[in-house]
Amino acid sequence: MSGSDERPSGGEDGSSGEEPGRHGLQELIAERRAKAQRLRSADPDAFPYTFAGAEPIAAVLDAYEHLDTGEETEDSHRVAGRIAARRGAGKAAFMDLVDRTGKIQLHARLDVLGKEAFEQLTTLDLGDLIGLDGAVLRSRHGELTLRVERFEVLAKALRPPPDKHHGLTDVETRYRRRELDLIANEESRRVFLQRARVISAVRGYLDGEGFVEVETPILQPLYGGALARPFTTHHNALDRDLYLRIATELYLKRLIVGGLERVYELGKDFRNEGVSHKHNPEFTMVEWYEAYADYEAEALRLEQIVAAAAAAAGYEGEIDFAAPWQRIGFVEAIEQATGIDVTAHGDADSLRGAIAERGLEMATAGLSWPQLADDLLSKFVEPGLARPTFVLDYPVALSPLARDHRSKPGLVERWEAFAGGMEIANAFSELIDPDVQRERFAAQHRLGAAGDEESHPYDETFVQALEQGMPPTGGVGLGIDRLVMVLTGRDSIREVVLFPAMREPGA
RNA sequence: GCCCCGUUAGCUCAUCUGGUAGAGCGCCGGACUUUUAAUCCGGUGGGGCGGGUUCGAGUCCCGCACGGGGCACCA
Repeated sequence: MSGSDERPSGGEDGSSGEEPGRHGLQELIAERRAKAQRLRSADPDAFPYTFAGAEPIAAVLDAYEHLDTGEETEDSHRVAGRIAARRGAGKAAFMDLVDRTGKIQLHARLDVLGKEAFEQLTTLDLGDLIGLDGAVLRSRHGELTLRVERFEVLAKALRPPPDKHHGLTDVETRYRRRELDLIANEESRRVFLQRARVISAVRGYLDGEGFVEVETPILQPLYGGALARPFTTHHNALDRDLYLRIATELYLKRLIVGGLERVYELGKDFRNEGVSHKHNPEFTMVEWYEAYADYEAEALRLEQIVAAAAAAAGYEGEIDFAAPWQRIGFVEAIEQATGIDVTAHGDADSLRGAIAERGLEMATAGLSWPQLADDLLSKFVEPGLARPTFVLDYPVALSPLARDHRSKPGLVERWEAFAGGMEIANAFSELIDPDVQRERFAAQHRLGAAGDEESHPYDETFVQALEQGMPPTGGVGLGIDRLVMVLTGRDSIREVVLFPAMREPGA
């Protein structure tokens, strides 16, 4: 990786004309660069390549929690991090040092360090990175502190950090320059640590249940597994268009046909659609498939996996994830929320009439019966589903990859899981009959020919795989970003994606 | 794509009806050997971009860019 000692890294701050020695920011940078040069002049070995043996600050804090106010030790500990604050000067100063685990106070004393080192340490800028050895004490004001015995400047911050007290609140800057957000806002650091723990917990659960983690193509000749518009790209040597996957479903099912029996893939999917507080064009999904299981078995798995993720994230919010979650039928959920029994209005015109009759705020023009029913669910049911809920048994027209319901004609064995007013997962008893699958694809193909850009393309390779014989299978797709949103209490996906998609910066 | 709101110093925020744009932090200089949003004195630095109205625009008008919220779209 790049050394952090030398140049400003050009960066993407929008400004191209960096006139040296001008005003404001440029002046600050020039001052800091001059300081870096002074450090280099004073010490040819300044800015070393390594700083070995540093302990996490949190470990030092924990180990000396018992120390009494005013008590001093001769125990030397080595830490490294970024200077976040400085108080006092004269012949002694205090500084705050931050690493990824926490913050510790440093005490710099002229009589300990000597004139040259003391001046060097106390004239460093906020944002500079240092490593040091220091003796542990608890100050008269009760704060655990390291009395600096020796230190090395590891890197110079040429640009000033955000406000030490108010942090960085401008959301645009927080998203575009996430490194500044992470430097300034501990809360933001915490969210991404929680995200990492959620992902570990999901993998841990599936690994523990005997699932095999696999990697299937991101560049796909034909996209499938969801109803969405893809990103298209082109491979030069093969001279063919390829699509970034919108889902992993079809490849994973081929692995079930291949006999792997329990597989999962956790990774990015890409959908070329609008961005919103719950949609980023690339997002993280885990899909798992399990032979000899149906959608009810997978509902139990989701309850367990989310419980594991919530525990790993240290979830302390108001949602109770304890099993069993609420379960309600698709038809019943709509009827409860709107008073409309969609099965009693079996065609689009009739359903449209019922919607108009109740004065529901919803666009209905040109929509088919299943589209109307789905819109009723997403507009009037989903926002109210704060507690974890399975909505079961969807119309077949919305679900070309799900198996017909064993007892409810016209419906398929499918559930969607909701929490915090948001869909987080989707599952089927998978359709395994190649002839039915072929018909479903043909129906989708007709929709596509009629102009529906999100219809499912016909995938003959997939159907032929089914013709080899696929066991009864349950499959689930769980949206990691949305799960993290729920577990961290964030209301925007941009708060849980490190570098969310944005427009080009303005002038 | 549509509607509403926002954009002032490196960061966080002020700025009555149009009349020379202020503060804190940071940074620079000075004082201070237990401070913690350290304190005290002095200094530094600014109206997103492009037009218009006006004697005069951060402020009023138009356009553009980016962001936020909502709608549309979207699992």
